[in-house]
Amino acid sequence: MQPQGWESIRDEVSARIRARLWAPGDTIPGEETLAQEFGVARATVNRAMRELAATGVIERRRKAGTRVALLPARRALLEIAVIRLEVEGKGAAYSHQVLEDRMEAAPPPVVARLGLPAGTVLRRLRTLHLADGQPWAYEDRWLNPAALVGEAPDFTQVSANEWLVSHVPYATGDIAFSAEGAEPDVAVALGVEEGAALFVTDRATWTEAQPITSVRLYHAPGYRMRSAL
Amino acid sequence: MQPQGWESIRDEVSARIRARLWAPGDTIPGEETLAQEFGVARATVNRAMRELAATGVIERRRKAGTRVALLPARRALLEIAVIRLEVEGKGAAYSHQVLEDRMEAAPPPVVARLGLPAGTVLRRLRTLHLADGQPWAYEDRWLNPAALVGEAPDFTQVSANEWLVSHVPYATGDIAFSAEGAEPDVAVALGVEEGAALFVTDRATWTEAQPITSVRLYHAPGYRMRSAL
DNA sequence: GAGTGGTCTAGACCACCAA
DNA sequence: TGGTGGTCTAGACCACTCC
Repeated sequence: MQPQGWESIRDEVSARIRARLWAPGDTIPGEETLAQEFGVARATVNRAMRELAATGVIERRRKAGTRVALLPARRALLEIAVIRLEVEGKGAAYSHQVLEDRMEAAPPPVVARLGLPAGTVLRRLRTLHLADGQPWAYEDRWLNPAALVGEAPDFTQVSANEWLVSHVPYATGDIAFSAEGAEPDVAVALGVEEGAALFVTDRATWTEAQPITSVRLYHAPGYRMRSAL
Repeated sequence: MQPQGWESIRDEVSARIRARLWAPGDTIPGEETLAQEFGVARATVNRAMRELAATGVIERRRKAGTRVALLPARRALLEIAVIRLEVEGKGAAYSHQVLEDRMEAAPPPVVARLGLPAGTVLRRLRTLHLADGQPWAYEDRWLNPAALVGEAPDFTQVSANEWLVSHVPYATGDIAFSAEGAEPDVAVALGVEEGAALFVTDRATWTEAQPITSVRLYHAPGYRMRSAL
């Protein structure tokens, strides 16, 4: 079954590019021209081309027109789900243990990342996430108590991860991925050898007004993050 | 400066959700209603809502209407650039060395991933990518010669990575990220200790007709992949 | 069955920017 | 400064899916 409407135009343009009918660097016909060729309104062509531009296949500029990208920087969409759903999606039973929950002066990297004054005291939560009772990820979180607007949730019931997502909507954030050797405390918590290669996720989030949290997740060995390309 | 047009509507709806005027799980007003409230055409509201749905903030279904997502699975857009541009973007000079280039029977994991018969002979390329002369990434690539349509490029001049991107447009692919301890040959090439934690990228790409390549990239220690959230 | 979002149209105005 | 994409409108029909 062929797609219809704007998707068929997106696919046709994409096919012509793959077939090198329109080669990298070429300027391709304008929206008005394509609209006539395909017998649709210009808005329909625009919708299709906007999709292709979003995936990096073409580059568009007013007046200059639309060009086939020379070195298309492919864009992949990552789904960052709540850990419980991620585990349950694997068909495993989720549970978690709070290893530590206390106020503590945040170290320089954390306050720097969140844009807080040095020595700020934050709530530190260390949590172990489990899948079918096996360690899945070790979480080291610094939480700005001022962002919790008077609520004092019990994170032994609902993980901080999940509680924040559904109770403290945020405006902006950034995320970074890296590989690190397991430090002693992480190794103990995850039950791996010291120095074992772990996939690490670093995330920081803010509302308009203030920082919310900075969290580092050490995933158990074997963890893979996948995406379509 | 406030955004105008559909972006202002996207931001206003987003703000109402963050302010919990519309709480997670709530059904929010329909497009027609919002169009009247904001004094715009329904298509403009639709554009704004489509954007919010794409980032996972809201969920939309015909007839059921639009709801604020309960556990928003945040979506992050990853830019997968050609390695040369990634290195040059850091302000470093890029170079690469081809360590190996020969025909070889692909091992089971590779043929399985590409969907080829066991024992298929592919072109194997091992390449070291350098930034300012320092190892940046070690690449282990299996290339389907049938996908090269009679061309026999010299990968000592242009890296296989870059040549493929600009000469063999592909239709689909997938990508996965993980952390692995450096195996002996990788450790030697990158100049790190055996077992050092490395960030690994696995990618496989296909045209409609056939598989193109399967490639594994071992990034030098300290590599971070970042994205806005 | 009926209400909602998904899409298309024909036309228009505008912002941007290469020439 | 003119051509191109970016956006908006008012209206319409349709597809999906909850009731």
